[in-house]
Amino acid sequence: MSNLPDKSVNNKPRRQSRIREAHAAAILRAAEDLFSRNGYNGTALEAIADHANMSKQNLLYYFSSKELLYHRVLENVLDIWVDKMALLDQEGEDPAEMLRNYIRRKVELSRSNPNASKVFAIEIINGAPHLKDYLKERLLPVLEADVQLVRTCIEAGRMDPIDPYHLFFLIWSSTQTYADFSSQIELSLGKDELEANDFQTATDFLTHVIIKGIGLK
Amino acid sequence: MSNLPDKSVNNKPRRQSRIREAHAAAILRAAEDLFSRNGYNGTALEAIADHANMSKQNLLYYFSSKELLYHRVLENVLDIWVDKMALLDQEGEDPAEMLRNYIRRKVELSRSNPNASKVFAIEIINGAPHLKDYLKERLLPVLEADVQLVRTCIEAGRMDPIDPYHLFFLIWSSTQTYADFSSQIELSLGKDELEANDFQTATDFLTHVIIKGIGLK
DNA sequence: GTCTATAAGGGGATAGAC
DNA sequence: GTCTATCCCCTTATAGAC
Repeated sequence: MSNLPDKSVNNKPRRQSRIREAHAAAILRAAEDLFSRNGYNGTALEAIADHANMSKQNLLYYFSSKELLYHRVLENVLDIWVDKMALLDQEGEDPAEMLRNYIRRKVELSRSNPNASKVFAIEIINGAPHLKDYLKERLLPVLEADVQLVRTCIEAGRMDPIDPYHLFFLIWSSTQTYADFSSQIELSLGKDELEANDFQTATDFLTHVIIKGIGLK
Repeated sequence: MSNLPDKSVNNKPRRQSRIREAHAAAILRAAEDLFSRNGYNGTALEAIADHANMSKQNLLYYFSSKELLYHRVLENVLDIWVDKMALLDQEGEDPAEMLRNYIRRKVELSRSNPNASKVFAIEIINGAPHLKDYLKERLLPVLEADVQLVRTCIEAGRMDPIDPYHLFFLIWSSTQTYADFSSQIELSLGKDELEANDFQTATDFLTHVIIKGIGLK
């Protein structure tokens, strides 16, 4: 195993796969960016290729079809998403602190990955045709666990007897809006672009209203 | 003026304009429906025409281009929207009651016009290229008035000193999610379709959390 | 891995008969 | 107002040379 690198003097296989990885990653980034701005049908492969500094034909060498490329983009997005969706990460911690962290992580995700959020949003709005099964497998288990945790808090009298599912719908929508609806928010605030400051205000506002609103003690 | 109807014995002009109105309305409904499911570029004129029971060529007789048709759909949507966005409708009323009504109206709109909400959402996510100017003219004045009203409440010590803009971002996103993200919500609740019951739960939950969360007295 | 060339189909829009 | 026919561009995808 240790002698394998020596076998190919010019390191061809390794260098090639490095090129492949780099180009594939560049294509995925470009695709996410353009799909988020113009949707699936509104984005031509040639535009993605241009954005990734290569020819359309070369792009098709890396991803054999547009559908496949879109699938890969969606999977990337959802993987990032679900990882941040578990409340339970830190067992034994204060419920209020858990929710605060959850909200903070979600707003942070809207700031760092707005394009991913938008691709995801458009897919959901259109009825999640490519994503429904994957959502069932990946999202539902995490959601059920989180809902159960909230129920435990309610039964212990630590928060108001609200509907746990709707609590998560509220958190998802109110945090993701800073990515998905940024153009409307920018317009409303009279800014060309949202700044770190705005995301901090959003986080503070949402944690205040939600924690207080559900009567979390 | 009163003798004009008698001039045309067979009422041709009147009947023709009735057909025109009916067909135009059918096209607009079909277009809203299909744009909400597949976006602008994902929707073929032929599909809209089929949905409205006419040929593509005939559709183009009523709306001379796809762009124009899309504009009309967007205008319809926004007009419905902005009308419901004014908090101030009932001057002198209790602020808590005003906000409750506002939230109730917005959830009701998500229930009655989900397709309109989705068309609007996709347009905003894509940066509102067709809608920015119209939003500035129609939305901003209403928002500014609403924000001012909230500020007055805060200065009177009737609610917590929260950021008024973010309060509206919260209400917009959390109510519209029941239209825009309905596929995800249905999946989460294990239902094929949201029922009146679910919208009532949503309204009750949101009014509880938001009114309590901003410390409205 | 990257290029040129091209097949194959979809979709917006127009022309003109009825 | 509605129909048939047609134009033409755009886009996905493949074939094959280098």
